[in-house]
Order: sequence, then structure tokens, then C-alpha cells
Amino acid sequence: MDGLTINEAAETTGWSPRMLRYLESVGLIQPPRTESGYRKFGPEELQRLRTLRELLNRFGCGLSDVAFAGRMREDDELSKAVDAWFEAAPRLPEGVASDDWLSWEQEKHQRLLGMAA
Amino acid sequence: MDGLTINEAAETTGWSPRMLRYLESVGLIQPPRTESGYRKFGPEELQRLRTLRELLNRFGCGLSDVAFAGRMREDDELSKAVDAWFEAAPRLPEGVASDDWLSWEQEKHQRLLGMAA
DNA sequence: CGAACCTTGACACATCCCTGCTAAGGTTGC
DNA sequence: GCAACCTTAGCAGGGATGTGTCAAGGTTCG
Repeated sequence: MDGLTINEAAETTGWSPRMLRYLESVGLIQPPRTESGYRKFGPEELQRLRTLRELLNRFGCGLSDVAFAGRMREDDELSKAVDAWFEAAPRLPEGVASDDWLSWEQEKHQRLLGMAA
Repeated sequence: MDGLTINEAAETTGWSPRMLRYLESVGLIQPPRTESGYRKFGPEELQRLRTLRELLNRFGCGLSDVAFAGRMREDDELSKAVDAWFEAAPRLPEGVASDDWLSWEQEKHQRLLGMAA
């Protein structure tokens, strides 16, 4: 069999066999199968698994986050909707009354301080 | 006060006051404040809130999903890393001989890792 | 002043996400 | 043919999300 079995793959990638099945179930990997249904993990898949691990703990995000990112790249509708929402910036732009922006700037300052703390 | 108070905003957007505070706490909205600290919701923010609701139940996603999308648009590093991971799809592109695909994949990974790093 | 708002903080609960484990059964290979 | 692997399916539990509610205190305004 060209490619590792699930336990071997788990061994070399640091994921548990359970998690490899879970990763497949949420659509993050699609390892091919043998005739009899055994998953086989090739070098690319193994590398991909290691990269995923790196990605998660470098940025402290969850699998569902990555899965959602994947959903966005496949669903153009969704991707556009999300973009549009962020595009509709709440960064009070033009319509700001002049007696507003002072307090707004003060608040921004407070928010920044809050972030630092 | 130009702009609605939190209860009024809740009334017209369908969110509960509790949720409006929660949405702010996870960084999805940043309503400005009055001098004394009251949140004030302007027309833009109200529209944004309605759009968010629409977004969530149209695509059946969670707030944390949208929050993560937001994180990606602000963190270029993260966005690149996620892209790179999906780019490294374990699918055999057309025209790659089966003798070649292994080294080809490995090369691609080299390139992608170089980008991400 | 007092009623009706607003603020933050915290407790509580349902529901997911992630993960391990076990069970019942098919496959592989010595 | 049997040990060691694989498969799916399910329960279980700790942690994060999403949401309500209550408490203690400041603000607004008639």
C-alpha cells in the first residue's frame, strides 16, 4: 500500500487517529481509500497535516475557524456576503456631526487603552 | 442624543441588549459612546446589525466564524497562512504524471512554506 | 428628587467543539 | 486462523459560545 495507514499517519503527524477521522469528517482533509475502505495517507497529506497543526497553534484558532475559511473559498456567495458586511464599515465616516467626533475620538483612545490592558 | 440607546437599538434590530454588548465584546461592532459612557447606535450601525443577523441565518454560521473572518482581514499573516494551507490541496492536478506527483507536491509545499514563513 | 434608563460584572444554562474511549464487525498478513 | 490492524457508531466530558437574568451603581430628565 503506497501511503501510511491511519495509525502510522497519526504517529508521524502528532494527531491522534481519532482526530484524523474527525478532520476528515469536517472536510479539512480527504484521504483516499484502498479498495477495502482503509484510508491511506500520502506524503502531501502528511505534510498538510503538519502544516495544519502549525497553523492552529501559531494563530491560536480552532478547526471550525479553518473550516469556515474553507467554506468561504468554496462558497462565493458566502464570501461576498461576509466581505460586504465588513465593507459596510462602522468607522464613522462622512455623516459624523462635528460635535460627535470628539467624544468618538476619546472613546477610540479608551478602546486602544483597553486593548493594551 | 443623535443615535439610539442600546434598548432602542435592540428594539429595532431584533438583537437583545445583552447580545449587542456581547457583539461588541467579541469585536464585531464598535458603537461610539456618549461622554458619560452610554453606547449610541447610529443608522449605519443599526443597518449593520440587521445585515449581520441576515448573514448568520442565511448561511447558518456562528458569530465566531464571522469574527474569524474579520481577524483574517486584519491579520495579513494569518490570511496568508490559511490561504497557503488550502492552496496545498492534496488533489492531483491534471497533467501530472503519477511518477511526478510526489516530487511536484513536495516542491509546491516548499514554495508555500517559504511564502508563509 | 425619583423613575427609568444606562453601565459593568457575574452566575447560570444549553449547545456546540474537540478529544478520548469502547463496541461490533471487516481486512491483512504471517 | 489468529493477531493486529482497519472501519463506523456511539457515549462522555472539559472547554468555549451564545443567551438570559440579576446586582450594584452612575445618568437623564420631567
